Amino acid sequence: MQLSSPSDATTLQASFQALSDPLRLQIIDLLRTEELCVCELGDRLTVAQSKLSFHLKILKSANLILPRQAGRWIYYRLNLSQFVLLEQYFAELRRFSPIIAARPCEE
Amino acid sequence: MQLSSPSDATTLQASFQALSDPLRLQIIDLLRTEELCVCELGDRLTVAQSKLSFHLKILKSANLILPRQAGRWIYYRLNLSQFVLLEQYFAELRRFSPIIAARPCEE
DNA sequence: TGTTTATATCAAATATTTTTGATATATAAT
DNA sequence: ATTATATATCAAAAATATTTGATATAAACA
Repeated sequence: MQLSSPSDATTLQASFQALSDPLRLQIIDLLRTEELCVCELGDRLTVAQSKLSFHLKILKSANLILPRQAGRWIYYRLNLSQFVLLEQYFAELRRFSPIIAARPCEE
Repeated sequence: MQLSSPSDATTLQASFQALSDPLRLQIIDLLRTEELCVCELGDRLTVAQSKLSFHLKILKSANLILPRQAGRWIYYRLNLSQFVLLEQYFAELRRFSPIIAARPCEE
């Protein structure tokens, strides 16, 4: 794929890693249709506060969610542009897909 | 997203986890256009044999690659249908995206 | 049959990630 | 100013994942 910026291998890896945890996938799911504050996420997921904070940080570092502060609350929402990049990665993968038949390994 | 089979949360998580490693992303990249045997992958990636085997197993368990045995060689290729599922996950995510504005948390 | 070759598996060592509980920070309310 | 609340950070413990080297398996060949 000639991986190159901005969806270079490192960025992809970080995104996939961020998505590789059940709690984080749940968070993504909750943010699918609406922006939510940490407290609301905490209520819905019934998970320790520091734990939630840890996972939000990973999603944020991977550019998958964006914070917005309002008073003491911090609201998170999906960062759609990053999801578009990921979708494109798969679209590209398929574009180049197995057209060429396997060559036998030479003995 | 009402995650449900076959791209349920567990399946997604396993796929993303499989994609969350640099070597495994390299393997996917090499298999993008052609089926390759393990020995060829080993040559191109210059990585210990048992290590490669370990990573192939993870990709295989996640349904991202498919093996084909031919004599003593085992050829791997991408499992496009799984990549289609992943692409659809992102497509779906975007379909439902942030339409609804944040409600302030009640104090 | 015995040997070589391709790949997989296993167990131990190492590295990374996640969880937990405690503490810090910062905003807002009294 | 003091207190309460929302969230983040930190360090230690626990859990998982990865690497490494040795060994196993199974196909092909001599």
